[in-house]
Parts: sequence; structure tokens; C-alpha cells
Amino acid sequence: MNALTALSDPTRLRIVELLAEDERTAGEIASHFPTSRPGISRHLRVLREQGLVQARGEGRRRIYSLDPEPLAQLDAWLARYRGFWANRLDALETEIRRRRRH
Amino acid sequence: MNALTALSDPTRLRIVELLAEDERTAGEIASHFPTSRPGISRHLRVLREQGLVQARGEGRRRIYSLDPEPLAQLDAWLARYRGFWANRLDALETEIRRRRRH
DNA sequence: AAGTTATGTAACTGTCAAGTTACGCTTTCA
DNA sequence: TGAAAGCGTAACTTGACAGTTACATAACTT
Repeated sequence: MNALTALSDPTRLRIVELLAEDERTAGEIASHFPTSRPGISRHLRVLREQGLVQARGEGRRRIYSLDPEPLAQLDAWLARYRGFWANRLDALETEIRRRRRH
Repeated sequence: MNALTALSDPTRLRIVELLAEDERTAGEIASHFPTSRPGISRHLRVLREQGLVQARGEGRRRIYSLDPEPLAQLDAWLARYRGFWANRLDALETEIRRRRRH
């Protein structure tokens, strides 16, 4: 559940939200925060290491995009406990999900 | 998204999993970890403060149980991005969810 | 070629949180 | 009633991490 540790920082959480909208360069991302650019660079590194984002180089800039895999994992983890706050519609969701697992 | 910070610690994550099975006393919980009992006590405090667990006193012991609310919130947050790893069945889920919001 | 832009890394600092031991309080039991 | 059981809090230590400034590198631009 590495997504949890990566997302526990509010800045990184926000970065993920930004990248969910659209991919962005490191600079664009940094411009959304009061934090210095190197600081953001390190956050991006953490997100990369945890597999939450991917970076591809394009000329002198690096374009970051979201990699949903860890989020999907987190979602799967949560699904196990979804019964706790379930109502009928949620039960249906769970059923769908269970069935898809084949 | 306070669940994220609370669950970023692996011990606390495990505690939540334990309490998802069944409610337990502080001592029972602590017995599952190498950490000292006071250490666990502090983790429980964090979980309490973030609303993830509830404690009720029963004689000289405290019985902890899971409060799913923050997990439900986290689930709702994730739902916004579920499209990223979606297939058709997931799209149906989203639709259900959206509709329930009334 | 020289300067500027885009980005990452290095080294340092300060804060916070998780761990420990020692202690205190309340409840049970012999 | 005194001892033990069950928990929590206090005070301290230590390690991790987010933030900063300074520097390095690579790629456009003129």
C-alpha cells in the first residue's frame, strides 16, 4: 500500500490531483505551490519511486503523468472493507467487482 | 483526507485491518505487534483523533472498534479517479455512485 | 558561442513523529 | 485491603523527511 505513504503528504496529494486532470511539466506543477522548485522536484521523485507518476523527457523538460496502478491497488484494498459503510447500492457495486475478478 | 495520514503508518494500517475483523481491547491489539504497549496506545490515540476508531470503556479495559467514516471518505475521493483504471463495469459502478448522490 | 531556460541533485537545517522507559490512575480479585 | 491487571500519559531520544540555498547538467535561443 505504498500509495498511502506517498499520499500522506498534502503537497503530493495535490500533485496527484493535478496530474489526474492532465499531464504537466515539472515547472507547471511547481507553479501551483508555495514550495521551492527543488522541493517539488523531490516530491516528484517520491511519487516516481512509489510508482504513482511517470516522467518522460521532452527536450529540456520532463512531463509528468499519473500512473493509476497504486491508486487502483488502494481502491482494491478499500473494497475489502466497503461492507462497513454499505447500503444496497454499494452491495451491488461489490457484487459487480467480485464477479469481474472472474 | 485525514485517513491518509493516519494510515500511512504501517502499524496503524494493520490495526485498522485487525479492527475490521472484530473489535478488540487495547491489549489484544498490542499483542499483535513488537512495539511496546505505550507505543500502540499512542497509535490508537492518533486513530481516535482522526476518527478512524472509537473506544468504549468496559471495566478496566478499553474496547476499540472501527469507525468506517474516514475510510468511506477516502473511498469517495478515490472514486473520482476511478476512471483511470476503469473498464465498462467500473463505469457502471461510477454511474451507480453518481446517481446515489441523488 | 554565450546566455537563458528547465530540471535535478547535494548538503544542510529544523520539525515532527515513533519508539522507549518510568509513572499514575482505575478496576478487579484474592 | 493490598496486590496485580489493564491502560493511558509524560518526558526523552532518535531518525526520517520536508524545506531551503547553492550548484550541476542538458537543451533551446539568438
